[in-house]
Amino acid sequence: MPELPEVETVARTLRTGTPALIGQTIRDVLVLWPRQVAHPSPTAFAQGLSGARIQAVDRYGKYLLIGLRTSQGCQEADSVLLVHLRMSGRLELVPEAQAVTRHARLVWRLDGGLALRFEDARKFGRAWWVTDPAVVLGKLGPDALAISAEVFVARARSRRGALKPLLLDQSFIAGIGNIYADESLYLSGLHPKRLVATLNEAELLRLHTAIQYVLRAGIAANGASVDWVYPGGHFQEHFAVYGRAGQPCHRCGQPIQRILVAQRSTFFCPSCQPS
DNA sequence: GGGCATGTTAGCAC
DNA sequence: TGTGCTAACATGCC
Repeated sequence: MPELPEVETVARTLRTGTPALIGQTIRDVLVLWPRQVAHPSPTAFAQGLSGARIQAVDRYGKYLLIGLRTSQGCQEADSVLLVHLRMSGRLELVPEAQAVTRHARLVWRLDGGLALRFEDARKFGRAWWVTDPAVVLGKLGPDALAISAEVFVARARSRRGALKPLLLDQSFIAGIGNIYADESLYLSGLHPKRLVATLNEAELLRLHTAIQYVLRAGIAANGASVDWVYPGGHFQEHFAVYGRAGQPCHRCGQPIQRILVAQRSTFFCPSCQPS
């Protein structure tokens, strides 16, 4: 579930929550699901991160970036821990004694009694330890919350196909998933199957504005909790279309429809979002 | 027990 | 080359 607003909420909690993650030093790393989760390899991951000091917590698209500094003698080196939560990942700072749970996949034990835990029931989540984040983030488009209207319009102009798959394409813009794509399209009055090439500049600008609005509203609500996976947010109380098939549109009263677009559940109002 | 799920990617067809 | 379809990843929930 985690899309940009949920990941931003996690980043914000880790960055400014109590107790603080920034300033902590990683003592060692437990890789509890060695098969796929830790890159470049479980061994390199655990060795490279041990002894590192946490300097910063950031987000790009749906990725969390934890900035690190490693000291070896008088030499200092910067590196980055990247985490993608995929479908069911959770990243939390917990007391070390409670760190290893049934679905814990990675545990960074910190000096001073705390641990950073990556839990992931579905095992789709991934983490990377890299010197250059571009190794992982290189194919992504601009962050959906940072992209300007001008750049958004220019990038859309060079693309074909339907609107919704474009919004979900992380190489076009990074951070939007199924929920915020549907909410953005509703707010801009655009049909999810509308061909990008048929949009005029005013429509593209409206879509850009809607994306910014919906993502910021999601962040203000601490994200959306649509099932057991991501707790704490309440943006689901403000959904206009997502998950509301058969219920009346708040604007016109017509029932919200569910269709498949690019094999994904897609909710829209046939009256407010005409094809 | 079958069908569904929020994300990403490889492989393949057009 | 770009677009999009399918399957795969692995599990839990209803």
